[in-house]
This record gives sequence, C-alpha cells and structure tokens, in this order.
Amino acid sequence: MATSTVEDYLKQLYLEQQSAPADLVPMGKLASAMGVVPGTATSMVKALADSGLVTYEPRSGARLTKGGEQLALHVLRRHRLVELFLVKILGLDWSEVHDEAEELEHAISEKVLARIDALLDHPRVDPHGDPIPPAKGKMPGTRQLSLLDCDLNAPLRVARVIDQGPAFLQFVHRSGLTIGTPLTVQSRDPQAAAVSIAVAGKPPVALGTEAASKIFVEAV
Amino acid sequence: MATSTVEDYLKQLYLEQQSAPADLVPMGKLASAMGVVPGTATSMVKALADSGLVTYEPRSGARLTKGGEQLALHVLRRHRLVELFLVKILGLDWSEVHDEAEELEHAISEKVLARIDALLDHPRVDPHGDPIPPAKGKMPGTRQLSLLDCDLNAPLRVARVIDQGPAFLQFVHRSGLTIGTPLTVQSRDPQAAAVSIAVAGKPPVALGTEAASKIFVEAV
DNA sequence: ATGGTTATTTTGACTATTCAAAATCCGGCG
DNA sequence: CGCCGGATTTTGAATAGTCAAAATAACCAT
Repeated sequence: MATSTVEDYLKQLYLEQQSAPADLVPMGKLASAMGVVPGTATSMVKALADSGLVTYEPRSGARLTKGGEQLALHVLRRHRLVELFLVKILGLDWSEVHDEAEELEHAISEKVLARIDALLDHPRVDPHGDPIPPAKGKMPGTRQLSLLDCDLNAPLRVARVIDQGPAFLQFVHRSGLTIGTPLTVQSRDPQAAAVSIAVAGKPPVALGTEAASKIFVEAV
Repeated sequence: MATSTVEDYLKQLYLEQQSAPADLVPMGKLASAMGVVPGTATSMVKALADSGLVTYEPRSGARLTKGGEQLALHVLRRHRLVELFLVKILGLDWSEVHDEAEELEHAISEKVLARIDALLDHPRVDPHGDPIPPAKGKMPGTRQLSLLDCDLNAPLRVARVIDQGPAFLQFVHRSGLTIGTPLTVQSRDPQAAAVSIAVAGKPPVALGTEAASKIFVEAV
C-alpha cells in the first residue's frame, strides 16, 4: 500500500499536471506545493520513479505514469467525496472541509467510500465544483472558463472555485457567488484590472482579475 | 500532537489496565497486544515516559499518567463514536466496524467528532456495548457481569460483547444475542464447561465458557 | 564564451518506529 | 545457595521522510 505521504505526492503531481498538461512538473513547483524543501521532493520523486509511479527526468521534472495517475485519481476521488460528505451529511462549511478531507482521504477504506458515494447519490462534483473522479472510467472533460475568459453578457452559472483557502471561499459566499448561482459578466476593464458581475436581483459586484481568475463558469 | 502510533499505544495501555486495574502493564502483554516484538514496546514506553504520558518501572511494566489516560480516553471516544457512526449512518455491519475505526480514529478532527456526536444524539455506548468516554468528565461505572458470573433465572439483557473479532460477532448475531436482547441464564454446568441461555420465544442456546465469558449482561 | 543567477541534486544528519538477536535480570526449584 | 528459564532490556541496523547546506548544472545576457 502507498503511504499517505506517497498519496499526497501523487495527488499534488496530478494537480500540477492539470495546470500545464504538456510539461513535466519541476521539482521546485512540487516542493513548494508539498511544503518541503526542493531536495526532499527530488529524493521522494526518485523513490516514486523506482516504484513505477512517475517518470523522472533529472533537472527537468516528473510526470505521473499510467499507474501513478490512477492512484492519484483514486486519492482525489476520496478527497472530494469526503468534502461533499462533510458538507452534506455533517453540515460543515465549504470553507473548512478541504483541510479536514486532507487527513480523512488517507483513512477511508473502499467499503466506507462506496457507502458515502451511495449516500450522496453518486455525485459528480464536490462542494467547490471540482469534479469527482469516477470509481472507474475516465475523468469527464468540462467546458468551463474563468470569469476572465468567458463571454460578456451571456447567461452563465458559477461552476467551480479553484482556491480552497477558507478566506477566499468565505468571500465568495459573502458575495453571493456560490456554485450554481446564475450571472452574467457585464464588462471587463483591463486598465482597472477588474470585472463587473451581475447577479439577478442584486447590485453588481466588481472583482479584481486575481479573484476573477479563480471563479469558473459554464453556459446555462 | 501525538502521532497515531503514540495514540495506539496509549489506547492499548488503557485497555490493558481495564482488565487488571491494580497492576502495571508488563511489556510482553503490551507488545503482543500491539503486534510488535517486546523490545519495541520497551523503547516506545520509554519514549512515552519521557513525554510524561506513562510511568515506567523497568522490569515490571508501565501505567498511564493522568495526562496519558486523558489522551487514551480521547482516542477511545473517537474510536467508539466512529464505530457507531459507521453502523448507524453508513450502514456497515457491527462485525466490520472495529477495523475501519482503527484507521479513522486518528484522522477525525474535534469539529468532525462533535458533529458525529450530535448526529448520533450523544450516544453512551458503541455497537458492541462498549461505553463511549464522554467529551469531559469521568467514565461512568457499569454494573455488568459476564454470562459466567450473573444470576441464574434472573431477567437480564445483553449489554456488551468484548471480542471485536468479526467471526465472534457474526456468531453472536446468528445466535440472536445482539445488544439489548432480553434473556435468562437457565443453568451452568462446570463439568460440561457450558452455559444454557434462554431467549424468549426461541429454543435455548448453549455456550461454552470461553464464549460465555465474552458476553456481558445487566439486570433489566 | 564567460560570468552570474537560479533551479536542482547531493550529502550528511536527524526523528520515529520497527526487528533480530545478544545480554541481562529475577523468581523459583532442587 | 546456585542455577534455569522466561521475561525484559540493550544493541545495532533498517526504513520512511525530512532539513540544511554544499555542489552542480542550465540558462541567459552581455
């Protein structure tokens, strides 16, 4: 069995690969994502390579193998199902479940995971809109764009928030932009580096590009 | 924070102390309960003593300090609440929850534990009848005797099964002796090393002393 | 092509936990 | 009393992960 440290490295590698699917993940990136010094990432990745979970190119980076990716997806599935479970069944706030799930994802057995999945009626996304990898089969592709890239004045709906930090999630909630909220983007001003959002029946909200880039929408 | 290994040692030490409240727990006992060689138990206990969690008398054994006992009770509380949660909310069988909880007990935060406790309506015992240590305050004493020690022909009820092995628990279930079942002990035969149990509306059940000693009852 | 900047790798060391096996202790028996 | 056997402790070594800091490689600009 993979240790929980190994699981964390694989998961992180997967997430890094998401943002740059073409390239190898450099050790510096991995190290800072994992909160360790670069040397630690190097030696860990070498061990992972020995186990056949990643391929490693010295001085350029690492990439998950087929097997490593499967394991990573499995960890991610546990993480996201647990997050949703914590919100839906135990009533925790969406801003606090990420950290909780970080621990629990390593302690959940297949059997318990299956029960949770059934209890939640086989959900497809977690509380932040992140897709839950299916037990078997490929991750479904999504047709989502950030508030910076989507069409202006088109009917959209908040689909995903890619920043699990409690502070940002609480801000999103306060701004009434929780998952599923219908909205339109009224305007973008590159000079002001801001985006103006209209939610039906509410005064418009202005977001800086930093924040806007972390909120994804899809066409209604 | 105590590592999960430390938590396991403390929990085990507590359980051992239960069966022999007066004495120190010898290293051999502890080691076999923990599934390690005796030398490992010795060195671990020394470390626990350095942290002030146990007192250690070389060549005789160890005992939890006040602080160690508190921690042990906290672990036990998590373990037993998780067991009940798995049975009541996720619908697992009582024969399989012990092993599951063994992992989960180390991954549950205070916040999640509090939610589970509330969801289960602050239960006092786990699925095997073991008392759940309260969040604060002392463990309540119980007035329970095994089928070997209780009164004959008195109205009793199954209160606790102290053998978490799946095989034994499944046997108990098959025999219709689940927690709460009303029964009387009809006779004991030292020669046959057997006990005869009467459950209302069912043919009598005979148990060997080995099995009988692991089933506890209390007066109705 | 030469130097400097920056990322990466190496090296050596440390913690926690474990085992195997040798050394030691202790209580009881003859 | 002295020795035996079983329990306990010690010793030495292994594994997984980690850091600090020195060594190295790669890239870029002049």
